[in-house]
Amino acid sequence: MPELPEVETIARALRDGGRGGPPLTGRVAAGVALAWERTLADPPAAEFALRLAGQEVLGVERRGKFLVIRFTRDALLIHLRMSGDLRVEPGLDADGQPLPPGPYDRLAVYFEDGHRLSFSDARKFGRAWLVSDPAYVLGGLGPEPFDPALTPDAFHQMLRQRKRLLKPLLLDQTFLAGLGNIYTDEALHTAGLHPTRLSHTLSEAESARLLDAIRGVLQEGIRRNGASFDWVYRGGEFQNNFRVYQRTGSPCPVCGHPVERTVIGQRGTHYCPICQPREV
DNA sequence: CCTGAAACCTGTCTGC
DNA sequence: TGCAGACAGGTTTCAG
Repeated sequence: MPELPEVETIARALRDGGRGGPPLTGRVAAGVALAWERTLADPPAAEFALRLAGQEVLGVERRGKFLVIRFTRDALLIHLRMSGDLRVEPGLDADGQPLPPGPYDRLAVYFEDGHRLSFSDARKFGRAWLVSDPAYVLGGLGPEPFDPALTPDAFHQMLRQRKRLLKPLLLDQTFLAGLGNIYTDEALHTAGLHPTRLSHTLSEAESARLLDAIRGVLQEGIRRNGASFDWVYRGGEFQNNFRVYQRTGSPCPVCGHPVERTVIGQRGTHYCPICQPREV
């Protein structure tokens, strides 16, 4: 489910309340339930529970596609990967016993006030870390797309320093943090660039157009609370805005030519052959 | 340094 | 109806 706009939507909901749940801020951790061992990347379960107990949630942020839940001493980092989602909900019944977990719940943090944070993840790809220094996990990430320091010129330099296909490069989180398959396809179409264009061949104007397109689609995604379809993520509206993603055979919104689908870097890729010519 | 394939997982949808 | 195969919003690891 989660690319930058979906993760941002979830981060805001955890911080301020929303998506059917109350805010997490101010709650004090009491216990942990782990239903799928590998969901916890670090530290081991026993240490995780021991360290977290007694710590208060100070705030929730997003970095790339990571959720950063800041506690008193440590940070709980969560990556939702393909099918992860988070809920804040009542965790105890009238007798103070834990309520049964949902069918795909892999990890839950119980709080002193009886609420719990449930991490559901059908495909079990999601991961959680408890670290004193978030840089331990986030250190390798590329810049945030909305970082003011990421000027058109800086972005052009970044592109020129690599010789890679645009599509896989934009998906590379060490290059730029936050884009996934949907927003990459949407941004490339908006910028009128073919997904197999080589990064170092972009002109200054094309680089600027691409950065602009990336920010535009992400901003619109956030405004619409992300994109939802399938059975995984709900609440978003951006799927009604897709220009090319999952619109194979449908007319391009710009020129009307049927949208095509191919595979690039093992990822389904949607584009308009007219608006996104292979040659410059 | 770059690309592609495989692996990690389960659920849904399509076509025979 | 059953079943095989394709496909899915992500990342890591390894071979060439």
